[in-house]
Amino acid sequence: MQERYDPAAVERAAQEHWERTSAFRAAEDPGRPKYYCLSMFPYPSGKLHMGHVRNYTIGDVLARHHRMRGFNVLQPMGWDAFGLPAENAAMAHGVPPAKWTWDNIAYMKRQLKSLGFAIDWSRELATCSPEYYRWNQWLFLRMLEKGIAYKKTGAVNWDPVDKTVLANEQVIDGRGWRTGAPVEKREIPMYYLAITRYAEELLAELDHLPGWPERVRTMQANWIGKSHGVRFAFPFELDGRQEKLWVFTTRADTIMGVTFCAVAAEHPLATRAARDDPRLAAFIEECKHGSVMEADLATMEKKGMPTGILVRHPLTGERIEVWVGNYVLMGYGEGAVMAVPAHDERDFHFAKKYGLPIRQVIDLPGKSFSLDAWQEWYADKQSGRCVHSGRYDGLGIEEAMEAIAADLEAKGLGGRQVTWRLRDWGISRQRYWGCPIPLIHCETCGTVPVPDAELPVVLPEDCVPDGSGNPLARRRDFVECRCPKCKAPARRETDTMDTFVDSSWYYSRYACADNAGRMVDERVNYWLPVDQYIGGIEHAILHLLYSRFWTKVMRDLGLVGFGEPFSRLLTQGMVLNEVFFRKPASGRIAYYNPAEVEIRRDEKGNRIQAVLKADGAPVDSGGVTTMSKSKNNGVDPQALIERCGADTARFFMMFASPPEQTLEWSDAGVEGAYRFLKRVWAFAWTMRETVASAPGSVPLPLPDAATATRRTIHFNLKQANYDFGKFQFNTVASAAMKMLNALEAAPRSGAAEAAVVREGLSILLRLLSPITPHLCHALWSELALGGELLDAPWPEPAAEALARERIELVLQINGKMRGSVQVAASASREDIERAALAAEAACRILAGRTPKKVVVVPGRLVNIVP
RNA sequence: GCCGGGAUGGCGGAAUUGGUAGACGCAGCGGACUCAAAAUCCGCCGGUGGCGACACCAUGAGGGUUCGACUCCCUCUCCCGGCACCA
Repeated sequence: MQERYDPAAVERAAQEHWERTSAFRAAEDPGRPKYYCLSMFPYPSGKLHMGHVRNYTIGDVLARHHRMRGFNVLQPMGWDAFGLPAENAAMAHGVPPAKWTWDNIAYMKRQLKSLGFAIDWSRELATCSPEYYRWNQWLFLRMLEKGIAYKKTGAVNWDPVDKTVLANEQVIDGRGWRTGAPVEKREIPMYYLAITRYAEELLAELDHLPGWPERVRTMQANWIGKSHGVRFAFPFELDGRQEKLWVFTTRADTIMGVTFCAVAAEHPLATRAARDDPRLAAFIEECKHGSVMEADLATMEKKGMPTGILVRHPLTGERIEVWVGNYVLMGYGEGAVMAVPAHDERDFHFAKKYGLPIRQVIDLPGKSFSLDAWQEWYADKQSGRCVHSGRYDGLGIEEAMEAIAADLEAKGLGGRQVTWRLRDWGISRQRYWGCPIPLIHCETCGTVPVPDAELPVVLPEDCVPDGSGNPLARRRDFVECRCPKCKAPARRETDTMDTFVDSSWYYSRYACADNAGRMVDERVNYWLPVDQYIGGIEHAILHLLYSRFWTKVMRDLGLVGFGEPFSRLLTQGMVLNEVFFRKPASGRIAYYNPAEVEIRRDEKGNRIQAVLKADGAPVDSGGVTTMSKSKNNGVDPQALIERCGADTARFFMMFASPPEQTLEWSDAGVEGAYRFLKRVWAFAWTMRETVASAPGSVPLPLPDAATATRRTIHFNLKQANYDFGKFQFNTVASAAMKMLNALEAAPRSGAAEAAVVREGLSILLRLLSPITPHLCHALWSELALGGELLDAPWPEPAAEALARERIELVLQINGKMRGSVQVAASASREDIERAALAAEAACRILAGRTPKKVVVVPGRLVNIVP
């Protein structure tokens, strides 16, 4: 054994040992409970970032912990390898996305290996390999057969200069990121997956996922957005025909307050009206500017223009004017809305802006309605009553909705309906670096699926995108093909799939990644569902919802025997860092990495200013945000690993904050982690002979000092085991530190004392081993504490070590801490009360008065209320 | 704008879920060792007042419930995540 802690040597040796013994190779074993521990696979962006280190360390801690608790653990890893950054890299450096991606994978795999994660690498997969994505294509064709996949138009961001579709992140302030041209909305044909068919189940099953964080379930439920309302029509006559304008509302009780209707710019009624009205046509054109992002639509100025078309109110027959509104979405609901300015905030402001009538139809006792300003209660859905509503006057919200829905139904103009906020999943991307959609367009046969036998449709790997559309469309060897039906020359579809398709089922493929003949085989039902899924909170909705949907489709196709893919979910917070920048009067804003910036403080440690180390001049702070390339606020874990080792990086990541919380980076704390590991090593070195000669079990009874040491060890172990259950690894790390503090201070001369130290070290190393496996592996074997640490039994606190005869209770007087009282552990309520009233502080403060009340909390405190 | 979450010393965070606020660590200060420095070790470390015992203030801000509130309720401020083509 070496005296000095040398992380590089320790880690190399441990990793070689695990490699040699195939320690993390997982196999099905019906005799043991299985534990499938999965961290979200990374996008191979180039190198690991701190978020990855955090994510995979959390997963590894859980995997190793469960292994020691006797579970058959599977922890696989792969690559979410398709996506936009590869195309951006291609544009910047002229490298084909395939080469860039595979190079990144090779580098990041080395980095992951150096962190010593207990991963079964034999199951590795990359979504950009044809062996993987052929099953995307295969399942897409099954969905097409079942009508779950279908074609319709959808809106995209269009850059009119580059003549290309832009991703939302490529639209900056409504302009294309490369051209600066104002972005337009375009309707293009796309393929959709009917996730809305599963809306009811996706919502209902959320209640049966107790292992999911409440906040994620709430977010998903709100996203799915089930609402009960009424779909009804405003009849009208146009061009000599009887027509109906359909709308949906959740506030049918306010229907008597409708003063106008609004339709989307793409609505047929708008198109018809614009035919005779050039100003309206121009307005509709204007509505097409801007991005398709909901956040933009929600915050933009609400604008509108009348169409001149009048429709009839379905209940009163009153004439209602139809407007075109830029805030009405064609793809959502009917593309038309009724407007009740008195009871909808958006309609209220719109009506005020354009001088449209506002008619109050709901009243709340004690409130007075005024046209001057919007008040929150106008939209109240609880306790209002109908007014100015004819025969509905006096009805409550629910009664009014019931009556109105019935009347609409009687007239054949509508009725109750359930709607969903959730929209079908558009999977077409006009991009190169993705999974090809396996379809062929034939002039005579139409759109024809590629036959299963011809799968996969392989993506050529040598294209280099240049920002002007999809290079696949220019590849004649890809596009030109024959129609599978009539054998005539035909064109291959060049759109690729959304990368969320790739990540919607990779976790199932890990169970049987070696099966070239089937998407999944029977092993999937051994390993899945995933027992513990770990990933960033930013995936709380989309990725997790799509995966749940995809799983249900696979279940309905008989491919898997489960409907929910992830039994338990841990959503880690993001890793943030401060952003520093300078904005010159002219020219581009410059970002400086926090490593280049020095924080100046006063003698109390309060921050005065931030300066650039290079020139000593101040820089501005842009707050803290997620680490990103564009803001240059990332911290490279590689440097940390090289300087202090993987165990220090892992320990610090776990110690810095609980997993679910956002983590603000600070490199100051790293030193403390490194120092602690060095102390563990040094202590083990000092104790190597003591441990070797110590008895294998602790002789009882122990001398007092040794009893106290042992109690500290077991008490902290109990606390740590409780914290493990809460995924609170920062306090597990604290408990380990407290154990070491106790052991260093412990007596070690006699045989009993040596046995306590030996037991303490054995507990400490096992407790710490999921977090710092290399260090613990080395010390466990050096001290010969028994077999392979990986499979050592997880320690449990001993009842006799925790027991104590006397305990200390907090003494409060009127809720304020005023000292403590010592009582026997078995003391009764009366004993405690007597002891408390006899305490010096109690006598002094009470000064002879009789207390009103004495509150005793067993094992904790006693509160005297004077 | 809408949905979800967060705020505790100079800093990261703890508080057994309504019961000692600040565990553990970082930074800082003082000391030991050293020719010196680094490393290491020991001590102090929320604020105000007091020689001191101690008292008062303090968990983003304001109110409330309770013997007792970081924890529960109401109002507000700021920050973070998501908003369907970033992953």
